[in-house]
Amino acid sequence: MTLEQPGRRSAPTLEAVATEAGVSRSTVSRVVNGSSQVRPDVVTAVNAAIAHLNYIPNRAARSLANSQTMAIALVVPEDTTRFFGDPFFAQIVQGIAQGLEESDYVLNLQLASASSPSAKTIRYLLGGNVDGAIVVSHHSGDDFFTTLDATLPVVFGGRPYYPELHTNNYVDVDNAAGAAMATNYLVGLGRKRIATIAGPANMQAALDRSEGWSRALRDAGMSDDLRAQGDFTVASGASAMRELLDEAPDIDAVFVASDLMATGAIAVLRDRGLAVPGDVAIVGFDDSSAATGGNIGITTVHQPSLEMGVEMARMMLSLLRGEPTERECIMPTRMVIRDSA
Amino acid sequence: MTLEQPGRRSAPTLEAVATEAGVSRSTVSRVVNGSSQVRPDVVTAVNAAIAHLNYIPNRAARSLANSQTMAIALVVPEDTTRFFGDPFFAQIVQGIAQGLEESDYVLNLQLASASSPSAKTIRYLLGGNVDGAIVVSHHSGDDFFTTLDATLPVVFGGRPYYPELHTNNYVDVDNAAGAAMATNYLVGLGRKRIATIAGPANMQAALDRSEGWSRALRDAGMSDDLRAQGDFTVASGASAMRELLDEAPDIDAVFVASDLMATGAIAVLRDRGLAVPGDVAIVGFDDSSAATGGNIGITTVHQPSLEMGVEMARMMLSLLRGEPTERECIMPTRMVIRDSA
DNA sequence: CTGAAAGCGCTTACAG
DNA sequence: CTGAAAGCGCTTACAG
Repeated sequence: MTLEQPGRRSAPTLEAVATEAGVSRSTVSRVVNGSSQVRPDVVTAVNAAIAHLNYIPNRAARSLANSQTMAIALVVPEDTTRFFGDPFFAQIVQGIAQGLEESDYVLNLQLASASSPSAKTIRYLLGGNVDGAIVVSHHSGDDFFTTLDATLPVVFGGRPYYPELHTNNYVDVDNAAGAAMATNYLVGLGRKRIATIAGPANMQAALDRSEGWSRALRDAGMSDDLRAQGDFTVASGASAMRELLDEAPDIDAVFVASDLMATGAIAVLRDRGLAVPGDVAIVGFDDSSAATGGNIGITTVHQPSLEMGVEMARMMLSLLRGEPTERECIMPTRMVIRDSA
Repeated sequence: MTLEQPGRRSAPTLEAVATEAGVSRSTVSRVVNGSSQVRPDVVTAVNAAIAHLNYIPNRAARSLANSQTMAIALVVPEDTTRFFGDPFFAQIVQGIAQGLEESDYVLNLQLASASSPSAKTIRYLLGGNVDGAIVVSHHSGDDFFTTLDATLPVVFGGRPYYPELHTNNYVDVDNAAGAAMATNYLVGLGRKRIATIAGPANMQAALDRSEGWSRALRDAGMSDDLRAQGDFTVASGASAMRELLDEAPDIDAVFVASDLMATGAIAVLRDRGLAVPGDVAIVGFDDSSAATGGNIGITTVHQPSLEMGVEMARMMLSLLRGEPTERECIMPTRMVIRDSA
């Protein structure tokens, strides 16, 4: 039974462990950090003391001594509602957390109300408070990340917009190829008037998907004139669908750049009495839970979102270890055929 | 022009500021921490030096010296997909971030894959790595939070389940009253067979809403036998609606315990050719973006989710300052009438 | 393989 | 109102 101070008991320190194990603090430190230079029986003794005292290293002291924070920023330069509203991001974030689970790193959430990080976030990131930053959902028109990238290891979810980045670490899928695959599928179904509902023009993935759709159509000798734009929300998918229908009532297929927008589009179609896929076939993108949550399963382009998150974490971890890493990780997509096309 | 070391320039320290301002480190520290015990002209000089050198205090050193981490954990003991999928939580989190914006605290994200925190999270929280924890979406069946609550200031989003908590800080709405209000509204509309789609039985808010529905019905001399259960997801709302319809085809109204579930229920209704609100009136709960995203605006019980998040942050901040705070903050709900009832 | 000692960048009594 | 000095709990050359 150990004597305790009255009131708040203070956590055991390295010193306490050293005393208990009968070694120096240096040695305990080595054991804690997994050095191979310690005699096995000493390791055992130290570990026993650690377990006995329930010792947990003090992060602040550690950080101060070796100037590593063991924290990674999760930067979300995006309207929170949109970010949280999209199941695709849910998967990405879950993957990141999962990929970091085995490490000692923790995630610092840096939310923005708009598409640019707040002053507080900037100060925080540049102030040496994290060892790296993972940026999800970035947009053009914000050059802060070029600065950040010169200061810290940064990993982007999705190919970043900025050509002037020093490094350029990201994980993504081949969005253009995925979109082309979806469009070709529609062409193969015999559809003649294939529209697209694109994502916002300040996001690279949206641009690439639009480009893939367009290319596939031209390759098939078809016109790529039917294009409406959304912003990856359900509501924007709905209004884009309305636009499209008003403009060209003979539409018989739509490649929609995200499943979430596809659910909005499908609702409008049903509302107007058009059958899916009978009258209008729909192919989405993501294969998120939005594709299976509704009344009709959405045929879509699958991206391995959870794995992408895991990969982002892994990439960050190897940057942090100073290991040589390929900067770009392009993961595979595939068609998932359900009911909507 | 300052001389710089070759290679990575190291951040300026207190020492550097002190030298530049011609005072001691103690004085600079006092200025940085806003002490009123410093002569105004000295304050000015120090601030000038700080600005000039672009000094940012080192968090680790600060933490080590005063054993405050300036970090707050955001604990999400919930399946990530469900958490991220619900716009209600988006608002809560945004509110929390907003409430913390002006403070020096940062948010550490602690995600769980299940409804209990991971070993890493537990170790982290108990290891003195944060000054407090904000727990959103907690469930019964996990007694970790009773332990945590004895160690750290904890604020819950929603009244917690555990009677054995030492403190009991939370912000919530009166869920039972809100549900009763919704049900009464339906009664007032002349509806005769009013069902409910409840939330999961391990969440207090779900229980309270179910109770409110039940009470209102009994008060009106009506039967409260039509009850199906979901888990706050769209899909579960849909299948609960199907159950209800199969069980009692004469249903003419449903109080659904969340807007997200209501969208699922409405989709099923339309699918079966039933008009909303003509055949079946629907009232949801939350007034999240799910209530307005679909084809039909959902009549719902509004809870001030953003403000609730802000309030959670504020409560945490005053706990951290050691200020006397009321433990419970019950915010108002109100009916928002749209199209579905 | 191990320990003594310096140092990381702050804060905070304490003395003046 | 201000400064010298000790201390927060680690890590890491350095010497042995």
